[in-house]
Amino acid sequence: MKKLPKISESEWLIMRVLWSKNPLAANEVVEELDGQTRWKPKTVKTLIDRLIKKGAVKFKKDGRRHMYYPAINESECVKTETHSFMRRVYGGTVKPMLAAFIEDADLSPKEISELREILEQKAEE
Amino acid sequence: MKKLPKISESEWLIMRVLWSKNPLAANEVVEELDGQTRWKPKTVKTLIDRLIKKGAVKFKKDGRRHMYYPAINESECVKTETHSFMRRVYGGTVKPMLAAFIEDADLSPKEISELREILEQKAEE
DNA sequence: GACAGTGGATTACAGATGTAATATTTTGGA
DNA sequence: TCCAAAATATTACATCTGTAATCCACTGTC
Repeated sequence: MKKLPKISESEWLIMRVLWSKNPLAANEVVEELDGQTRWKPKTVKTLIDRLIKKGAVKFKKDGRRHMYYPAINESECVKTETHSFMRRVYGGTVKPMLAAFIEDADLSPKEISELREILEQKAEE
Repeated sequence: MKKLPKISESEWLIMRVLWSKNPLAANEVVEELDGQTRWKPKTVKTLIDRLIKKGAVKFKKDGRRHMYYPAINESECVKTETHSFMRRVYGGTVKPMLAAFIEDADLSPKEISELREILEQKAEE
C-alpha cells in the first residue's frame, strides 16, 4: 500500500472536486469550485501544482491543456484522515466521537432511521 | 460566543492534557505526555506559549512556577473541529460517512445501545 | 557570597500553507 | 505573420508549524 501524502485543508477541496469528476482542466476545476470559495484562478492553479508535487494528482496533456486527475484513492485518504482526526481530537475513543458527529450532523428523519437500522444490525451480530 | 482560536495538531495534545487535568506546571504537562510523544521539554514549553498567545491557555503564578489551565471550552472546540473536519473531508455529506464509520468502528454492545439512544432522541426532536 | 540547577523568555530555522502576482510560452485568429 | 488570449511556469511573501536551543533570572546549597 503506497504512502499517502498529507493533504492540507485547502487542497482537500481540490481533491474532492477531482474525485467527483475527472479529468479536468485547471479552469474547469475553478468552475467546479464556484460558490464554494473565493479563490482566484491562480490560487487554484497553485494548489493543483502542489498536489502534483505531492503525488496526489497527475495530468495528461490534451493539446495545450493539462487534464488533471487524482492519483490517490479517495476512500483511503478519507479513512486515513478520519483516523488521524479521531486520534487528535478524541484521542481514539470512538463512541464520544460518533455521538458528537450525530449531534452535529443535520440529519433528516429518514437518515436517522437508516442509521438506526444500521445500529440494529450491528447489535445483532 | 467567543471565537475559538485554531489549534494545531501538536497543540491538540497539550490541550487534551490540560482539559483532563489542570492547572499544571510545564514540567507536569511534560510528564503527562510521557509515552505519547518524544518531545523535548522545551518543545512542550513552546507549544504552551503559543497556546497562551492564541488565548487557548492561561496561567496563574504559584511562586516562581506558572500553573497552566485551559481558557477555552473542550466540547466547543471538539464540536468546531468536528464540524470543520466533516466539511473538509466529507463535504458535509454526513450520513454516508456515519454509516461507513459505524460499520467500521469496533463498537461494544454497550456503545451501540448508547448510540441508538442518541439517535432515538434525535428522532423525537 | 558564588554557583549549579530549574523555570521562564527569547531566538532559531526550515518546511508547509494560504493566497496570489508576474513571466513566459503557445496558438488560433486578424 | 504578429498579437491578444489562454495556459502553464516561476516567484512572492507573510504566517503557521514542528522542533528545539540559548539566554537570563531566581533560589537553595556549600
